[in-house]
Amino acid sequence: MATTKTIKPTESELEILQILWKKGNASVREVHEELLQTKEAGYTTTLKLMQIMHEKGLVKRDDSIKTHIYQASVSKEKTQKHLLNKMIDTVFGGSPGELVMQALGNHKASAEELEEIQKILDNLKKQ
Amino acid sequence: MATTKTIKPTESELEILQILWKKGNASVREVHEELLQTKEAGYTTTLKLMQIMHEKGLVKRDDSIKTHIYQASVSKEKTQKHLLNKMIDTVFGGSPGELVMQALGNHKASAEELEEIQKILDNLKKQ
DNA sequence: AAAACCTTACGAAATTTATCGTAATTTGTG
DNA sequence: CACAAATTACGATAAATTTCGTAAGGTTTT
Repeated sequence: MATTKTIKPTESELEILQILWKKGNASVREVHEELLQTKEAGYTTTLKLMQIMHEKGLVKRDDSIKTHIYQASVSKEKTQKHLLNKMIDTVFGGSPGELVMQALGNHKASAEELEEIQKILDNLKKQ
Repeated sequence: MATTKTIKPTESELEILQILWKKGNASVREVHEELLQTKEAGYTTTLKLMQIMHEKGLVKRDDSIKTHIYQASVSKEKTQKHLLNKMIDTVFGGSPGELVMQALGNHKASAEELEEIQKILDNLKKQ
């Protein structure tokens, strides 16, 4: 396979990515405000993190204007998939089923989600 | 709530925990041998890690004998649950259903596991 | 235009995690 | 008993992550 970059955002980077995934694009200020809802942080800390993420290629930015506008450059789905794989490996001994069972057992999913899951399950069973 | 200890093993610690969960109890040497199957590591590195895990309370040990025998002191289920919660939070924007769907969609589960999951699903739907 | 404000860049410190070398101690063998 | 082998303890280093202060420059307000 070609130069497959390893996507491995850190904890803090993931928090920022989630905000960008939700907002589409945002300034450092906007991301920072959002972060404050959840945690303590100084503005320059958020700024620095986003600059580093830019160096790493995790985000793109438009710096043609004074207030740079950022945007995630890794897809939500790919990142989720990648981290899920890792977790199945390091926490669930390689068994995806075990993970699903734990997740279903310990959390409430909405009725819609349950239906969604049922569909996927039906499909898998057919094969 | 009372002094709730935060279970947050690092990557390396998880590798060791998995081995201990499987073996029940083991010496540093045994854990190390097992680790070598997967990765490079010096013996003292493994030792040090396990000592730190002991300080943190992640493992118990019998050091009444020369070769100390270690044992996980955090349960597999609780740890999995805890890390799953964290992941749902930081990667799946709080939606367990999204996680389950990703997991089912991207991995093969055995027929038995699928049945297991179906049962859980049926139960959830009833409520 | 001066003052207040906002934003970026940059460097440095603090923390956490991982790695390993060395010394001391114990156990087992010849 | 003396030597070799195995094991623990401990400290030091390295690398990655997180945090923030300060400087520099642009923008807005008065």
